[in-house]
Amino acid sequence: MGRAPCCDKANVKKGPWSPEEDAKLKEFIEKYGTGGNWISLPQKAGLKRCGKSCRLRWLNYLRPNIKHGEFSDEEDRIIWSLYASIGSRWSIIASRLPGRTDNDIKNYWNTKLKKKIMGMAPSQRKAPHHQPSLPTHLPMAVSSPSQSLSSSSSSYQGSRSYYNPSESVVGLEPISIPSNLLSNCNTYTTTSTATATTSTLLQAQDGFMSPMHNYQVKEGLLMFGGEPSCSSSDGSCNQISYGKEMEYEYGGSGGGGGGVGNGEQMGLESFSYTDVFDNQKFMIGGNVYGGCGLDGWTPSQKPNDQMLVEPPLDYGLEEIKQLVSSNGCSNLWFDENKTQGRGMYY
DNA sequence: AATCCGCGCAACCGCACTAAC
DNA sequence: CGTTAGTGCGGTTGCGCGGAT
Repeated sequence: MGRAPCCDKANVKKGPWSPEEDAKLKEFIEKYGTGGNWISLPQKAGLKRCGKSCRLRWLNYLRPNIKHGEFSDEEDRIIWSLYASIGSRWSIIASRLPGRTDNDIKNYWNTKLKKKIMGMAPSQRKAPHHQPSLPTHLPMAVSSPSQSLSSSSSSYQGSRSYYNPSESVVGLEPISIPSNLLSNCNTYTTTSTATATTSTLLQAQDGFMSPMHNYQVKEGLLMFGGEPSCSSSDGSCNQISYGKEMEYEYGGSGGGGGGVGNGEQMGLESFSYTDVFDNQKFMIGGNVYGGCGLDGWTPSQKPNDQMLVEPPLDYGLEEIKQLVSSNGCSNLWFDENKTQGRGMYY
């Protein structure tokens, strides 16, 4: 059974928005808000538009603090590094770029940045100065609380992607993300084996802070820094407007606890973290030390809901070019066929 | 000056997900 | 617990504009 249309297609206007429509929508929302119901909003606002269209227009164009125009080099780096890390999860990428929408980033990537990267000659690269930084014994699981992996475990296994340092490209310029864009602090110390592991990981970065590892180990506590931002083509404002949350979980139990606030601290034994991503749950380690990854999950951990990946912390241009030029492979570290749907990447 | 062509961007489409009933 | 309406997201489309011919 197909889904019912969200609106009466015959009676709604399509195409570019007029200044009058923009003004109407803006005025209405500023006055009354969305009321949590986009479907009925156009009628209330006196617009002959689909609610979806209104939402899109508002979130991508009319809402305050939208940044348009040229992307900076720093933004470029963030985009391509995140793309290599998580693929075309534009909303997640956008969440790291304040004022940018995922539609903007998607367009920018497709029309400019991709070509820019592909056009970069290897000679432009700097000398290597890093080693693969994610320890082999620290698998990272990325899971979705709601992903529906209908496929069998073998399919799931097939989707696993382990980061193999021996195969990583050494000699390519790492893509550094300015930590001030990604994190609120950059200090850490270690007090435990677990933290030492993470710390090693971080120290190996030599100043690099992965977008996917936007946290610090501080006084035995793992800290995450997140930068509030809004995003999404349909414009989900990841943490501000919609209160969507992300959980990071640590430890094999997979349980975690309730989320904590952005930038708060938590013990390493078991924690979860609430951050800026939409319902993103990142789990560090099914078996942190054993490195057995998936095999470390117990049935209660919903293995079908877990996907183990080992996102690299930085990427060379060649890696990204490879990524860009390969067909159907959205990134280096995830299910190349996206067979599991979006949830696979969450 | 007219036409063609490529590019950039806004908007749409359809599917997945979620919460409410 | 199943159904359904609403929302979120990523991929795709198509229009407008500017440069080339």
